[in-house]
Amino acid sequence: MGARQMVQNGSGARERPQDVRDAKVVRLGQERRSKAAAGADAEAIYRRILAAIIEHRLAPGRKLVEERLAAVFGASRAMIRQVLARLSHEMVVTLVPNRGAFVAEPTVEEAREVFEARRLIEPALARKLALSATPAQLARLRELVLAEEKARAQRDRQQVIRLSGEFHLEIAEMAGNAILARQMRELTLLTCLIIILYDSPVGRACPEDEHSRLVEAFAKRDGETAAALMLHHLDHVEQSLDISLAAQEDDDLERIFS
Amino acid sequence: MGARQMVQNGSGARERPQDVRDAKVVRLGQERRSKAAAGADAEAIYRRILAAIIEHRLAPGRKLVEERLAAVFGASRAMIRQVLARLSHEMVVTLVPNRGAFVAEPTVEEAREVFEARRLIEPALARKLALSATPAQLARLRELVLAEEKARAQRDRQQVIRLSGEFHLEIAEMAGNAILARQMRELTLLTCLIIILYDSPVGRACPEDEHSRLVEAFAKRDGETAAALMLHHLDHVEQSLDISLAAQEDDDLERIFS
DNA sequence: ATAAACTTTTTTGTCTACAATTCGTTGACT
DNA sequence: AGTCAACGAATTGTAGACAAAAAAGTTTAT
Repeated sequence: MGARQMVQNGSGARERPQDVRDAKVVRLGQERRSKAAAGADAEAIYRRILAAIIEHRLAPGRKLVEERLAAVFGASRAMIRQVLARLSHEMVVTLVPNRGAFVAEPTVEEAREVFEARRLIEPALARKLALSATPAQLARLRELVLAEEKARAQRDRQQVIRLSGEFHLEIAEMAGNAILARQMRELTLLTCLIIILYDSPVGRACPEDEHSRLVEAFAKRDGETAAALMLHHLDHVEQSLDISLAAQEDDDLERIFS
Repeated sequence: MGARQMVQNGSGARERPQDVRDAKVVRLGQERRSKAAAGADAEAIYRRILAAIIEHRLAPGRKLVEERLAAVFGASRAMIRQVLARLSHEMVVTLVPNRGAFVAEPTVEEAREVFEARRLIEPALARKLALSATPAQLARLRELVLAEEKARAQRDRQQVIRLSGEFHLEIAEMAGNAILARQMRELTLLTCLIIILYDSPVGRACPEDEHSRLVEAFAKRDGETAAALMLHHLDHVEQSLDISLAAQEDDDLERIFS
């Protein structure tokens, strides 16, 4: 792993004449944004845009104008461009030549494919984690489940979606395969968009206590049960969406008149 | 990825007055410069660098100096930068801040992870394709197998590796799940690098006629056999590598002195 | 009044110049 | 002689300027 994990950030505090004020902020990177428009490095901007998409403050289809974003974040357009390119590689943003960047709108077909992929991968990860989960990891998962239940109790749908995604992603990362975790990250991000787009009834996403039952299976070292629960859970989530009969929206126009 | 294929569709249904006039202007931008070195657009440069890596003309660990590449391709550094960013997202190139871009050197750990991922995904794809393969698809696969056998007969190891990767990727694309195909693309590219790095005996990669037996299973619509063959095949390939006991090279330094 | 042609404005794409960083080398000091 | 610091060459990182394209708005002719 040597070189790979240093890819991010680096480039500590650099001071440009007019930016002396936020030079200190840069170092922290993580979640720091004291001023309205302070975070000047790519990683921070990336995270903030991604968070806005996941939390549905930027709706699917929304156009992302480079200069506007640059102004908001106090960054150059070049940097925004870099971030948008990364988001588009992760399929969270769609880049259309000469037109710009848009928050992705996964089609129903893509939605099916995402769930098919997850059904292949996640039960296996659950089985694996069940055999290796440490108490600390279990605690972390329980914490996430708790936060999710709390958000659900408060009818905070966006937080439920976000936390649910985080739960699945955390499992993937704990399972000890960085490559698969990376792919699961893409899939959970896409799933967030899919749920936003296609989940009509309120708060049905990732229903009831399936997450906590999964954690119990981990605690009991019961790999098979964990895998089975995960599979069922994914089916459940997929079936709770309006995909089966769903409207295709825009694309239909072309299919209808042919 | 998504960018290319959406150039047309999107809002194509709506008619804009100027469309006809602009359409021909757009075309000009494409092939402005047709000199010898003229890739000139990002896609072409991307493909050429990727091909060079897959065919081992650029060895793992090789540094990719931006200005040098810009000169070679008659492009600007900015464009090279764009391409390198894309390659790094695909994990074929490692980007180290302030140091530059290097052809990726997957670790043994990553190699194991890649094969674990493939074992989850590819048997399922094989099973699926067996039930849906058209004659044309089978013909295409046989063609690839033939080309590979020919390359093997000529002891052209690089072509064998490349064609073998293409075979697996073609299966993934035929299986009809674009998301999984995309992920398999990454995994096969990484596998190419892994084989280059860790395959000591000559031409052992993707051994014998396993590919052609797989195609036969497809032809017989025998999903279970196809899945089983694929799984066996992957194990076979992995075990033919020097991974099990392999030297860890550079990374060891950090682990050894800790 | 409508629709095409022209103009203006907004937005994206690309290039070039400059600032910052790294790494190798030289030179001074102990 | 050996160590360390400072310089210098090579390379990457970033911003800002300019050109090309799309979108919006305006005029003109039928």
